[in-house]
Amino acid sequence: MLINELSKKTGISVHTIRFYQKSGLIEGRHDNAVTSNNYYHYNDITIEKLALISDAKSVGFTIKEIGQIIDAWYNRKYTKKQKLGILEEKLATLEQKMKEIKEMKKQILEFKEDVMQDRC
Amino acid sequence: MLINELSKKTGISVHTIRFYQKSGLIEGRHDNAVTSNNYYHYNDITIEKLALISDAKSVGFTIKEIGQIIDAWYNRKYTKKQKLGILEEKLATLEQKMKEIKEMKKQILEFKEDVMQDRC
DNA sequence: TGCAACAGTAGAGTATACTCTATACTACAT
DNA sequence: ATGTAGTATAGAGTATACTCTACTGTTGCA
Repeated sequence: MLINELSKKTGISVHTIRFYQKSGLIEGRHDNAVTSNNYYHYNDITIEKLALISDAKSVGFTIKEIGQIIDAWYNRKYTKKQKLGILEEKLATLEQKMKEIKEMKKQILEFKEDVMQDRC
Repeated sequence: MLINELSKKTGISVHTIRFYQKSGLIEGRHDNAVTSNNYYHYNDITIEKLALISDAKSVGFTIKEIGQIIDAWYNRKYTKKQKLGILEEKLATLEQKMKEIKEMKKQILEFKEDVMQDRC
């Protein structure tokens, strides 16, 4: 599929998809059979990757970190051990984030209590 | 206390503290008894606020959102009902983030499983 | 064949959150 | 008195992650 279809299927703008491609998160392929244009073609893996990017972004991972996650799964540039290391590291980050969110929640609940009791 | 002491007590740079002040998150007070300078003085509440800012930042709240949280607790510019509304909204955001992190965790665990089983 | 819709690249612009520089004044120990 | 360290303000610079503009070329349908 071409970029417009990919955009429609993922809900991510053409501009942003091109930005992700330039950032190395996804890649398109030129069809060797076609010489009249240099259009990129994308497959379903790209859709999966874009979904992952959206999710990872919303939990606070940067483009760089998301690139690592993608490479640890879809790519051959790491050894098995390295891949597991990267994924473990990301899991630890998530655990940390989870802890922080729980603490923040507690804090806001306290604020709420204070407001309800007219203590501020 | 002056800004340098505040910086040392919170671990936040003088520059960043000034940036937060300019952004309306914290405020210092000029000592009316002193006319020879225009140094700002800070109290322990400011330390509390800076700790809150650090925590809120790390869970992904923006400066604007943090400003709302601080105003909903320390300020008089909202009614009780408005304050509770803001805090409820932030709690909902946190719940959402929590859910997303759990999903991301699940996803990465699956990736890990794939790597371990040599499925990629 | 004409033309609207789509594709590509390069590079400028925007928003957020700092971070640093320049400049000038103040405080305090020696 | 003087030098070093601290303080204030204004504004420039940086990094991240888009977002948009300009321009050029391609496709496909009437």
